[in-house]
Amino acid sequence: MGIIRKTQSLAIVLEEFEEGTGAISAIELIRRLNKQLNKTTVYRLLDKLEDDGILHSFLGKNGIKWYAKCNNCSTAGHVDMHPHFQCINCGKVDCLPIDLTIPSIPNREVITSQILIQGKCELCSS
Amino acid sequence: MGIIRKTQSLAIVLEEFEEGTGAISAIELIRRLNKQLNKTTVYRLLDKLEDDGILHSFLGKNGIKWYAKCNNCSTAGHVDMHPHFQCINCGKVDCLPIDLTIPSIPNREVITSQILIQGKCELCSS
DNA sequence: TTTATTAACGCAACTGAGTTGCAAATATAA
DNA sequence: TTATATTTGCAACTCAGTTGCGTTAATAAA
Repeated sequence: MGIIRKTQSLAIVLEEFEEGTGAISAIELIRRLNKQLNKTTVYRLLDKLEDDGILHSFLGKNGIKWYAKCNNCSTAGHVDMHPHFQCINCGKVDCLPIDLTIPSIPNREVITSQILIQGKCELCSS
Repeated sequence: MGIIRKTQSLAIVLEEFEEGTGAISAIELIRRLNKQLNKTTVYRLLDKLEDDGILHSFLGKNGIKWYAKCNNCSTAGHVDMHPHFQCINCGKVDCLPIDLTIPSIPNREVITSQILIQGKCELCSS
């Protein structure tokens, strides 16, 4: 079940994803909006936006959940199987527009994959 | 700081990793050994064994921590940058003896990567 | 072998991300 | 404008993992 009503809370959350290409962790979003929205509301909206193919989620370092805008997803399924890059210095996370093909594996049926690359981003490596 | 003393607890934990090639999640290990060891002890031993290059850890579905035996690691660093496979049906996790090379990424310094492939294992796909 | 030292252990209490139940608020339909 | 049902806020909860501290036990010293 995805988004049904266009609420004020929805607009506030969506606005955070409007600008920039980076991902935002759920806790960071909750911290940013803590004056305006309850954390439960934020978690629920993120869930729904993922259901609707507007955002996709993945796990960063320490199993923290991150969200970013989708490019070609639908409610039928997330096709954004791209890798994510997390800077070990500043913690920033980005989606990498790279197609990293997973080879077929003997005796196993590959369905999806999560690739988290860690290193230093442009600002932190110079 | 790694293992210094050869304790009874250490032997119990190591025994669990002796047979089989699969990985074990920290919580599963704690559940298995709950009559013999305290969960804090298990977590601390796993930490130390990872420091010593005997085990390596990674995050599975839901950000749960898994551990498996290392092949060529040392205290200097974990070289086991292989992908891991988790069965979405039975939950079992294995290390894949595959070298999945991460391409270099413009403007970023790649240090490490975590690849979790999800699908159906041999038993669950038939 | 006995004693001293200190790493390792068990316990309880804590942390922090994420979840749930329910009453109140509010977006949409009638 | 009223009815309805979704959405929200709150508080309390769950669960993996951590921390502090007093006790136990492995190793070193005597």
